[in-house]
Amino acid sequence: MEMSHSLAQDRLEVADRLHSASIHLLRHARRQDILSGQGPARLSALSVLVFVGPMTLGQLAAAEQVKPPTMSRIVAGLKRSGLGKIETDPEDARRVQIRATPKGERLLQQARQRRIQAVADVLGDLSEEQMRLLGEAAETIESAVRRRR
Amino acid sequence: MEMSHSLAQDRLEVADRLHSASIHLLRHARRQDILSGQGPARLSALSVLVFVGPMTLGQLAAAEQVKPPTMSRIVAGLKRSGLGKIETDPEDARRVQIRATPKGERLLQQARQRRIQAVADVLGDLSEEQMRLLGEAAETIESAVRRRR
DNA sequence: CTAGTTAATTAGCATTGCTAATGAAATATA
DNA sequence: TATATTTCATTAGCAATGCTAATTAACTAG
Repeated sequence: MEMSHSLAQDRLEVADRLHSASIHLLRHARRQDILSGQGPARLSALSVLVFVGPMTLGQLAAAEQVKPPTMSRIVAGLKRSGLGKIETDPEDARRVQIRATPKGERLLQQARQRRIQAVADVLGDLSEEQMRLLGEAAETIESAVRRRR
Repeated sequence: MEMSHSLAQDRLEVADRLHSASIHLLRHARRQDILSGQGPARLSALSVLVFVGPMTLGQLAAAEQVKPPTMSRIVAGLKRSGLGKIETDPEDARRVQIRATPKGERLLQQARQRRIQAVADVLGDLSEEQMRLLGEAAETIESAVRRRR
């Protein structure tokens, strides 16, 4: 019997390794973003707009976990770059609806493909079996995160 | 036979899911960092100093993938907070050796534990079998990243 | 010894985070 | 209805973090 490790300890060890692996993996992905000419906050907000759809500034701020004044400026930047569009809500004139422009969609998809290709490159020489393992792991992580949201 | 997916396509799909899962996982971890009272760049630089050891400003900048002027300011911040110490290199007076102070080590270890605990919390209700899977996945990712560095 | 190279810093810009204060619109209440 | 409160977004101002260009200091080569 293994007595030197408690179950809780094992969980912390796995959490530690997964935390570290995620950081190192994303470091490669993030490097590609320079090519888009946009900062990380704008790309991330644009990603929400593209994959979730148009929403108010407050909703976008909540989705990105930043305060409204911060998102107000990020959105202003997206508009300045022609990547986002601001429309007033006819239901409630206080609200503003933010949406990605076609240009914004194109830019985001390109940035996204560069990121994913970078991750794929890192995983380049792994076996089929290892790729299956990683695919399952990704699913497991996503479902765990969804439960905690 | 499955004809609609090439192997390369499968790899991109796994890369995509892993990329997404990593982002969502780290989002939980990152939220804990506010409690340390330090910004992300300082915490990350401090982490290198603690886990790799003292090094010159240029080496630290390279490790963190930022330019020297940026690291110069981050180190100034660490010093101001009493988390880092700057010593001149007796071999070469142009160089400065940066090291974490005991206070810096303590702060980093606390921040790190909070992060890892947050990840562990997300993984809280996974089975033993799933945890084993994630542990293996983390190892696989780390070894792949190491080969590309 | 002078010229070139290297290491770090300073100066100045843009982005991105915050809080506090303000403005504008909707909602609740007297 | 009129006023008070609440809600949504923006503005102003601060700090941190990224960059490039220019500077300073120190080492190295010729």
